[in-house]
Amino acid sequence: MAVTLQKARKTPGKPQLTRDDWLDAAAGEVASGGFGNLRVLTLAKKIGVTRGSFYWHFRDHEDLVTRFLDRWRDRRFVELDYMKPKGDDPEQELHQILQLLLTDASRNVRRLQVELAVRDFARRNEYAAKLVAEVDRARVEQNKLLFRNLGAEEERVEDLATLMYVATVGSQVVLTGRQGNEDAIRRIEQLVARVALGQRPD
Amino acid sequence: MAVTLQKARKTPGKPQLTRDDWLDAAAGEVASGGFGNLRVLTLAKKIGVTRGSFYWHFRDHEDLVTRFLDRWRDRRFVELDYMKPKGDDPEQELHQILQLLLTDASRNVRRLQVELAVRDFARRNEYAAKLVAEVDRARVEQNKLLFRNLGAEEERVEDLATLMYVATVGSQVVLTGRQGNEDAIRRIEQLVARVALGQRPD
DNA sequence: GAGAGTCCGTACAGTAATGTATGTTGTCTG
DNA sequence: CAGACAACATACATTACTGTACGGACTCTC
Repeated sequence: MAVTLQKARKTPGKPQLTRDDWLDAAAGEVASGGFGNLRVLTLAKKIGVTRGSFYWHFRDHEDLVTRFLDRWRDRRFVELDYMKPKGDDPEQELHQILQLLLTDASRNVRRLQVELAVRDFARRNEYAAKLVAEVDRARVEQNKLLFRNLGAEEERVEDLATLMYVATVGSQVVLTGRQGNEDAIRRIEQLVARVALGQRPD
Repeated sequence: MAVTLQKARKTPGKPQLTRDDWLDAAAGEVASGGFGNLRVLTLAKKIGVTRGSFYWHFRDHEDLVTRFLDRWRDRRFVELDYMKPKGDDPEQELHQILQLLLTDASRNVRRLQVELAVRDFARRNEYAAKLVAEVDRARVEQNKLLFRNLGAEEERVEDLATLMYVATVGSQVVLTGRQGNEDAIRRIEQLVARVALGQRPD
């Protein structure tokens, strides 16, 4: 009920910020500068309020980071659930997954930048490392499901799924934000698809 | 001659630091905390001197970063030159390259951490982005040379080389610092080798 | 319409880091 | 042995944050 109250209040006088508004703004900062450059003062300035609002919605800076990471993890999981392969048309689903991981990522720059920032932050933050590991595992599991539907041999499913995942992550890291990446990404996408389908790459 | 003089001075009284000593210490900081947490005060404390020494060897903080990146780029290139495929035994060279990019990387943790930090820093620093792009290009070129020696068709050489590179980078990002990564990396290594050799992955 | 609670502003203390100016010590040179 | 210079220490001014204490406006409820 607190939500509807806030939304009702949003129309008349002052905007009345919510935690998610702060997290959205934080996403912009994380995308451009990473977690190391995430400052509450900068956030407040960009939103147009003082830090007094921040310390109302969050306990401190660490609280902001934790909630940000939690929301990120949750969103990745609903995303995975939404894209869960049903097995009707495995080849179609393969291209869908590859598009989500590659082409879409190269278009939705901010989403990718946040993911890379989280991944980098995970190298020195235990909690972030834990969440990233969860997301990675879930995505590889999704890939395994896909490969089973594609009729791959069970002993190779794990390796194939992992290979496809690291290839897509590597493409995100290396190819994004380069000139002519769109074309390269598309070719990599097709190559991965060929390998995934068990065809020789020629 | 200045070098020999410094080395001669190193034995008796005080150690007498050099720029490379500072850069070595910086590598440790970059590996653990990234470029965002690279502080000259922390560096000085770890070395055991004050910042007075730093501002003698470097103009300012930016100068340190620039020289660090330059040295990183240079070392990657001599590394590439050292591993240049000669074409005698392409399959042997393939495994050598894969070992350099994967197994060695998972062992020499600090070297990998620095590389990932540079790559992350490149997302918000133009100069770093330029150097990383140079290294990436050179490594892909090396892979292309390798695939030509392996007898791959010319139209597929570019894509294969790029795919192998992004797969290895992705492995570094995803699999390093996980439990059971050694085994996973080895299996990925073999899978990439199979795909590279044009065999079906079964 | 009085109080309670929500949301935000203001003011203050404290920390950490940078850059610079200047002092100090040892070492080489003539 | 008297500079000269290289390599570092010290001290100072400045900036950019953070967290907290408190104050004020606005809204809802009874």
